[in-house]
Amino acid sequence: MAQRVTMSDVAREAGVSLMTVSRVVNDKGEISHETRMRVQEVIEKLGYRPSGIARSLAGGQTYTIGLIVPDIANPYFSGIAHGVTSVANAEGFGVLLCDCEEDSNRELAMLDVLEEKRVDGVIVAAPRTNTEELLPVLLHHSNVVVVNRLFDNPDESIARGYVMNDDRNGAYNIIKHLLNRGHRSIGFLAGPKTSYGSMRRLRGYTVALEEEGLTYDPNIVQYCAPTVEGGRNVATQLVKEHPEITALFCFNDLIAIGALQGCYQTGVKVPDNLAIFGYDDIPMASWVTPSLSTCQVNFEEMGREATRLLINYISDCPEDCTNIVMQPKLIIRDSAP
Amino acid sequence: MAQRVTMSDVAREAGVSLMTVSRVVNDKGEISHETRMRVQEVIEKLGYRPSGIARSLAGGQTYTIGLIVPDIANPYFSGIAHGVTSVANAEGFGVLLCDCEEDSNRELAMLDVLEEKRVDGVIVAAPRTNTEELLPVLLHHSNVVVVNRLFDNPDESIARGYVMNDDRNGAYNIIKHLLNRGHRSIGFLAGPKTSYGSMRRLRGYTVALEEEGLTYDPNIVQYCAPTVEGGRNVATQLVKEHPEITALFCFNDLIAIGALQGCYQTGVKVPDNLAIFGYDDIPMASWVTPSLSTCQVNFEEMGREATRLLINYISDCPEDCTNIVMQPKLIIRDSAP
DNA sequence: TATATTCATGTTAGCGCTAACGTAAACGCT
DNA sequence: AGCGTTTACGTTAGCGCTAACATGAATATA
Repeated sequence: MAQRVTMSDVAREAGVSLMTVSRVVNDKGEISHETRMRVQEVIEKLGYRPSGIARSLAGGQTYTIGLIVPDIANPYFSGIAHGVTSVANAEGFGVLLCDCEEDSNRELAMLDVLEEKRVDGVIVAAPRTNTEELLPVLLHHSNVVVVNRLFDNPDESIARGYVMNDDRNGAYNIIKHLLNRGHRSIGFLAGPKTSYGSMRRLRGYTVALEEEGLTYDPNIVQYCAPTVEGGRNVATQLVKEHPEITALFCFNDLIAIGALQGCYQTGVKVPDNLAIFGYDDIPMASWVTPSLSTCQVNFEEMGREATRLLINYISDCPEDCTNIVMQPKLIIRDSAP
Repeated sequence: MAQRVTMSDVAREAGVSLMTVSRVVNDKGEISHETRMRVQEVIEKLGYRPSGIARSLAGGQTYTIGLIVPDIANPYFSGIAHGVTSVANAEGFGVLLCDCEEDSNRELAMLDVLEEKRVDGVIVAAPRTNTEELLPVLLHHSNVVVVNRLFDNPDESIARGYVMNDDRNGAYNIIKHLLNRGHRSIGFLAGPKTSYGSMRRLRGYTVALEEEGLTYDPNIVQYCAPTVEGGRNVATQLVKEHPEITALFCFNDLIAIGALQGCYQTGVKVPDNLAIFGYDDIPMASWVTPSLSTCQVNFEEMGREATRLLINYISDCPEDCTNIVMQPKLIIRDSAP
């Protein structure tokens, strides 16, 4: 890789002008077959690789999008990232990955970095930052798609598009299913209290109960860390304090798996004594014993949809903001038949 | 974001030259306190953001590294990615994520894309492509660090650095542990036959057996898909055909979990009838019942080490190629006490 | 035959920044 | 005073590419 070969090197060697080489490289404009061949030969011979940097500076587009996630090691976000890269690469875009390590300050900092890098657009997955701080920074970018986060003030055109999972409906369907199976006291391990997803699930939970004529009992709704440990601790306690509970709806599969463990340790039989429902359908859900009933969220597809939306905005610049709401799917396994 | 503010806009507004603004922005060279203040004020006022693109073109560095992984949704690689972004961002570098979807052609294509984007360096995690095809493309990049893959021909300076997990030693320690516990017939579910990691584990397996004076029996070594399903199917069959086996060493935790399931279904008691060892220590390993004995590979740390190495190369350009070998740690849980 | 129209190329002027060198004023030293 | 030295800037020439317009030859049209 001695010295970089530039377009002028190729032009000189092929005895044509710079623009002719540019036209061959970009397959643009009219060029005689002969010239094209000759230029292509020289390109091969010299091992010329166009500079995306120079191209971006001259053309005003970087063909790069930014992806901001709270934690790439978290399977939810690596699923989204998988979908994002898949569509982006297919459309000729690169993906700059920003892992914020669950730190709201880094979300803002990364948005800044992406602006300096002049990405063509940004996908923000489940941003933790509050609206007031996030809004002004987000406005620096003209193409933004937000995944799994809605803002308090929907009037403001914060982003060009939103991709959401219909958590409310997912929760609603789970509770409906449990009610149909005769359960009358359904506990809810609600995950982090500040989570928007938790609020949406709670809504579905209460609506389903109300439709059945049951009153919502806040005592059997417990917030907890969205982890196996969180689920194990809180589940055991909740079930002990409220023996009337016959079913448990968990904020996510990890909590549900923790609950499963807690039941195993305390001798509560699942699903006979207690039915357990998770949420998300992570791969593990089908591997635990008993296998976990849950609600399938297609993270990869969310990433794909978000990217399609974003690239649409980048290319066509339509004015209207789009909302994509994805319906989760009930997966009935052994833990809550 | 009406129209982008450029450095000249700032210069004009502040009544100084372009270079003075540049010096303020980069905090370089000598500038009077007064001028710096004035320029900074104008920058604030106009909302000027330097263009990384122009900077890269003029400066010859992009402050971006490429990360190539076979599948970002795979927890091994999202762990590595987490480590990579963590160090890279801290050092002021962006990370261009390339997910090859386990396709060797895409590995080559992505390497090409990264060259066009003029990244300062590339981290290649467990490339699937064979040496002959990979080598020439890799040579286009002057700064390459390879994670978890060694090449047949170590003479060639394929990469600047390597970060490896000592799978051989990990396997060796596992087998030693099982031998010490009195096991004399230890099956090996070896994962994909083409995997370099599998070969390394096999080496450790055979060496440990030989040291104990036992002969290596190829009949109890079975290759299989590195998945739960793969483990379940092959484990059940192997144990049925070879009742003398009292312990099973699995290529990775997923296979081990599959084996665990197979045993549960066929009534084989773990660890009483059969001890099972996994590899990697994915989070799930501690959540299954019985919890899985395994070998801890610190993927995040591997990503961090690789990035430190790469950024060293980018900044200081030392001549010598470095090998970092990371020692895995035996984790004894219930499946093989 | 004169003129419009295509086709295949060349020319020019940047994109927004930095490296490298140039310069004028202020300062210090003998 | 005369000299070098420092300080604080300014100027120039690109980095490698593309958009936009210019040009000249070949072909089609009137």
